[in-house]
Amino acid sequence: MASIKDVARLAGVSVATVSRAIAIPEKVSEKTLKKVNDAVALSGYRPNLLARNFRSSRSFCIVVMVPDITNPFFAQVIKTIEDRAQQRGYAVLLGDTRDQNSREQAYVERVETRLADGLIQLRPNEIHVEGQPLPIVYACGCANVPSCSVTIDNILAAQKVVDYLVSLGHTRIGCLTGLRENPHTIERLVGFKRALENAGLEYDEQYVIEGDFTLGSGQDSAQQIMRRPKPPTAIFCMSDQMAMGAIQALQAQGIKIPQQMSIVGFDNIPYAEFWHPSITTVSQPADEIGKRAVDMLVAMIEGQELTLESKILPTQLIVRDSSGAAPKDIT
Amino acid sequence: MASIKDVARLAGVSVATVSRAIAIPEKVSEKTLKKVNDAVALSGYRPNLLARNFRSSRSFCIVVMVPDITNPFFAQVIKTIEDRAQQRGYAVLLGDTRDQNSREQAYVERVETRLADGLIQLRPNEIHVEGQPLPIVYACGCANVPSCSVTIDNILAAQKVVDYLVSLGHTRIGCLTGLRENPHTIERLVGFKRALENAGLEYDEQYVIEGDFTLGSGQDSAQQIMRRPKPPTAIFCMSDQMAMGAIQALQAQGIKIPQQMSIVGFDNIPYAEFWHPSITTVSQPADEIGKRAVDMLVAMIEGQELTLESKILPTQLIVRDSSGAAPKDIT
DNA sequence: ATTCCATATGCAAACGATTACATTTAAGGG
DNA sequence: CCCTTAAATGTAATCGTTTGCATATGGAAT
Repeated sequence: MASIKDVARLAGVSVATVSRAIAIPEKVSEKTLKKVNDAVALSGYRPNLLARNFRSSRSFCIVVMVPDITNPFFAQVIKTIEDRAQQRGYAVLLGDTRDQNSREQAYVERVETRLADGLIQLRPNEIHVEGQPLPIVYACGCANVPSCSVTIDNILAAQKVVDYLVSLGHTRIGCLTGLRENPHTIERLVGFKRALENAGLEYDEQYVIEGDFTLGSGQDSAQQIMRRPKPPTAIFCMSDQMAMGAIQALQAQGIKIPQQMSIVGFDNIPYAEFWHPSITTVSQPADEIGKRAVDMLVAMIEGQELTLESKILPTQLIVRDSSGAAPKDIT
Repeated sequence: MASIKDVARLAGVSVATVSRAIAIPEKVSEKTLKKVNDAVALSGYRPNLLARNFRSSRSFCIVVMVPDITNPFFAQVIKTIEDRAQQRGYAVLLGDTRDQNSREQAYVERVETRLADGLIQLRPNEIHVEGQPLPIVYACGCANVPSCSVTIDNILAAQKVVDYLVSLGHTRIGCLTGLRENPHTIERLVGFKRALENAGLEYDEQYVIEGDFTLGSGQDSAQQIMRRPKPPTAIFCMSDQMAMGAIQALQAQGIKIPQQMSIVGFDNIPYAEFWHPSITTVSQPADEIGKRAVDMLVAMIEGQELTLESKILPTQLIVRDSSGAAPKDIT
């Protein structure tokens, strides 16, 4: 492996000159530049960026922690993050933490030990760091994190979509949630309750089923909710994947959607539009979230000071074919 | 930022002792160990792994290049890779290259410049490296790459699924491909042709439409193929996403699937099972591919020699509801 | 030809860890 | 209590860059 020393020897100049010839060629005479370039070509020299990063104490690498990369919503956010980070000169270290704190810890340590310059947390949970505070941006998180964040108003978004169900005449509305302690679950449940309250409807725990945002849990929970003495006429699913699962499971039981049951999702993943029927949902601005998260993080890393900027982006209700008026024959 | 020197000073020992107290505590007296541990705790010392990696010339980082992380198949492979790499002590740098050589180049350079120890290529294309050969494993690629690889037999897999369509009585079979020059497209097209040949059917270019593996291109291509004077009665789609798009577009035109048209996909992504109708497809062993790719790469990195092992994993035809007997009323 | 200044180059320290080798300390046996 | 030996610790080199400072070079002005 040729190092800068080899190039220097080959070119008959000092290592400092080689370093400059590469970094600031205009500061080096034409003659030397040529000698150096020839030596580089001859030796197949590639700078050891491990050494450069070590010297500059910067890794030009950011960690992105995500609970599940196979969730299309997160995949989209990460795609945007990768693109933006690349533009800004950073590489992306992928941390699929599977909602496990121990896995998160390992990635946080990469920042503490300088292997990464900062971190974007896509999981809504707060990160516990002892010692020096780190450059962290919470994206797709919740409203009250004590750090830089870019997110949506989960309460409002949930309320909006449930308001919509109410406006269609539904009075028994079910809810498929994520894990009970998940901040998204908690906030969206607040919005759910608020919408019911505004409509003068009673909140009934039997219509709230805990899932984990996956398609499979949507199927299970939908089946479970149908076993209630008086099943709901509409279901608010806290992710599109759960909505997809719910639709699939209910259709398998011969239930017509939206005639007998309205289903709404959350996220607006690409498949929601093409599912059968297409899924009414709340759209999250994945690209905008990703882009802003990177910009915020880079600003913190390069500005040397941790800011507390917190940006809340708008969501949009997208009405499609999985929701409709409440059936008349049921009280 | 406390360094090992600060700890040494605080503990009243040399830096070497601190280093040893941390790396090989049993080689250090109990008394010193305590002093060092106290000093570490007091100073909030975290080792600078940039320095360690620099010294050892290892980054414990591997690059994974993928054409599109939002493709559920690739997302699954990457999830497995991340998990396995983590177990083996490596972090994963995500390179979403969007099928662009220039983006790939940037990631290959990270390996050349020691910022990563090796690379897993998920895009089927070959990587051009000048100079020193690098530790590279081709996964999800094609049969004839000149390096370590773990893949499936695309020709055989395509042939198998088209054989199956033939066995259902279909005689006019369409094909939605990826980009024409994509190696997957090329190999699967060979399998497609071979199946037709075996069945004594003629290969007709008008039934082969170029797409790009995405859902959207599946919609477009399906509509296009229906404008042919004599549309096919079955379509082989080279990805499940295209199959999903094709099904959606054809249903929108009122075409019944599988009664009037059989659709088969490729990959067996999670959604294929729950689409409406569920999609007949060829399953690729995503987890096995990911795991083996990491193991091969780590073996190369740590074994210091580039091997040429090439593993071909079996695929499986999965028959679901999107395919059926050829309609009788059409010749 | 001499002086002056800008430009180009070289020297050597620094970054923070690891580790071969040298040295000190402690323990055990006579 | 001394000698031997093993264990513990310290010293200093090393990894490949970058960069402040010193020095050398060359061209223009006098």
